[in-house]
Amino acid sequence: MSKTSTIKSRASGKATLASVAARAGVSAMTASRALNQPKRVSDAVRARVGLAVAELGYVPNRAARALASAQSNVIVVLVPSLSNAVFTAVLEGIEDAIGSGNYQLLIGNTRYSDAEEEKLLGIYLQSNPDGILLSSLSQSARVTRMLAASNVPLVSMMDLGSAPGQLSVGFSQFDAGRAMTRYLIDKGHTRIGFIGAQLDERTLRRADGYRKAMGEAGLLDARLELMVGEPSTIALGAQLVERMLAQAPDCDAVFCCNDDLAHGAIYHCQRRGIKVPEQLAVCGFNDLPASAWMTPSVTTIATPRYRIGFEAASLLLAVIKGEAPPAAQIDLGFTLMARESA
Amino acid sequence: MSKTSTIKSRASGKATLASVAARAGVSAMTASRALNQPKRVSDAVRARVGLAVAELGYVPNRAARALASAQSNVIVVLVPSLSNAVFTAVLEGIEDAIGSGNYQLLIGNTRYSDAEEEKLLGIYLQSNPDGILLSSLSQSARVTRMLAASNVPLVSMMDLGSAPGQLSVGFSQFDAGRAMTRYLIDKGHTRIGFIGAQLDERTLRRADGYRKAMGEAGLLDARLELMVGEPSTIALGAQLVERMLAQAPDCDAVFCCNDDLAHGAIYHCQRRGIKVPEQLAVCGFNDLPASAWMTPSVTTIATPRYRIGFEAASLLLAVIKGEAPPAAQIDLGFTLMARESA
DNA sequence: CTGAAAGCGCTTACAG
DNA sequence: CTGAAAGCGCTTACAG
Repeated sequence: MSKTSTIKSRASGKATLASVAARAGVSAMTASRALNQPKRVSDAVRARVGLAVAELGYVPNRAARALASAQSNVIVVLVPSLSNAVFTAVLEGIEDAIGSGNYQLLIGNTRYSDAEEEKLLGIYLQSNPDGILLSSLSQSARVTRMLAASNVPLVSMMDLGSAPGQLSVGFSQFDAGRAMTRYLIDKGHTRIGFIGAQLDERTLRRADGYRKAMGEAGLLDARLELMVGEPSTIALGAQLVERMLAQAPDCDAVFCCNDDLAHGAIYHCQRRGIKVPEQLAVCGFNDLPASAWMTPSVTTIATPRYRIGFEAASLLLAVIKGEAPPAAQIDLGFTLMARESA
Repeated sequence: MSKTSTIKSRASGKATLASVAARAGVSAMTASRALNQPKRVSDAVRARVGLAVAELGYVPNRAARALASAQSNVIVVLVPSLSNAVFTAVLEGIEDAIGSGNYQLLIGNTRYSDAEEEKLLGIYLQSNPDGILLSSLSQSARVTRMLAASNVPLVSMMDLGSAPGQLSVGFSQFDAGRAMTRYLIDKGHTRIGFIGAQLDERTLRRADGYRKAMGEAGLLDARLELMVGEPSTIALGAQLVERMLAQAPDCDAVFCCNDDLAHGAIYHCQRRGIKVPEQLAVCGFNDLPASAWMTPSVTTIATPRYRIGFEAASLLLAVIKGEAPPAAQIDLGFTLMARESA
């Protein structure tokens, strides 16, 4: 009754399941059941335990639960950026899919860095996650090894995998890059430049798609490619369109690997007096909100980022529950938004 | 030697500290020391334990550590939005301040909802966080109660608190709202509208600053205010400037409570043939990247969001370590960026 | 529907 | 510099 803490107690002083059980006049394990499997307990017990919880202000200790049950209820999400609206939309989709569950999301911002990804994964794996959501198909050898050793269910987002067992939700970055390039070719452009930044996996595949389409049309020319490792920003887009025009003065269209770059390119053209699309067609990728509103409005590829997050998390949840996934690859497609800029 | 699991073992099968210790030929607590306080252990032991860790692929179990040490190494961050670039910058500042520590960030997106904030906090408190970072000064009564009961160190971000013990890092939203309004008044505008959306704490304080300045100049007029609860978007900005012009046709300047709204307002004016700033001056708040690049470039308030996150996390870390905070309120200020649109 | 006992994998406080 | 024992707060597997 009197929970007198004797000398040198390591107890936290907070209410515990044991104290709740004592107050409700049941055993700890019945109290546990009342909270976690309420239907397996009599109405009276459920009520008394509920009352004790409220009176004591009991907050379950997740660490203890995780340790005893070997289940963390943690899901790890690794994204390469938070300043990119694409990935915050993915995160919102994930949050909505996880929804009302008692899951805890561990969100890691790798900043397009392998070292950072390794560091974050190393820390997060200590929590014994139930599942992992990754924003890429491949990663550093160390990360691959850590992932394999952990044996935690994994779903890749954004692009589509090819390995048989690899679960992925997204769309073909390659096909999208090719589709946009074909669109420009069909519009009569022949000197189509490609501007790529960051040079992450997705950008490289879009570039591959661009090359494929250019090659098929017999228009391929290495001088039309401008690839830099810096992060995409509006300022960089402005800078790169200038460089593109310098290295290929006859360039009549520019395919930017994302909308930030395209916006910067268009703003720059406006200031420079270059008419878009008359003198230079410009298109982007991702369909950020501003693309529909700018003057000229921006031709781009709309990507199902929210749905990618939602479906990837749903798939992961299913796998965690031991259900068979409906398919290893879920292709959510993309939509070419033909607007004024190209 | 042979770790034969007998019938019905609940062990995870993964390497444990005990197995590492056995392999290194030391006790578990010495192995623990070798990992957590390497200097308190002989070189030979440190090397043997390190080797055993590598050979066994040992990953520490965070739940067990948290339970035994009553220290979670978890820091909770609650932001109202992830699609708002302001808060993702705050998060990056926090991440950088937490830096190399073994901390785990629990990022909660409350979506400007009290109910969501309660739900997330309820889940996160189960992890016994070492500290909490909040993006507001006040919250629902339930959240306030949960926070108080938890007794976890807390730092508020974005605005400045007034309560003596309340730790906060940010700038005065009120002063910033007033400063921008005065700027417009000094430019000769007399019919200055205020467009506010979301109506969160910060927007309301900026509106208070606007009213203060308008009142001081004898220009206050309720018909110049347009406040809606919807989330801020470019589309909403376009819509609201139209409504503002309908309800106050003589309006000669519009102060939008953030840049998204201002961008939408400007895009809309361009399409409608309303000259900015000649016919209508438009200004925003936050200085998003596009504001410097658009035509016209956008007059706005630059806010130290990255630094807010960085300093708030640094302050929290200091408090967690038991250090006395240098000051309860850290004012990081703001900068009015006078550009072309107003 | 309910409970006594053991155990999850670590760290603490003490001792030497 | 190193270790034997106890304990953190839960849940599991079994029994009734």
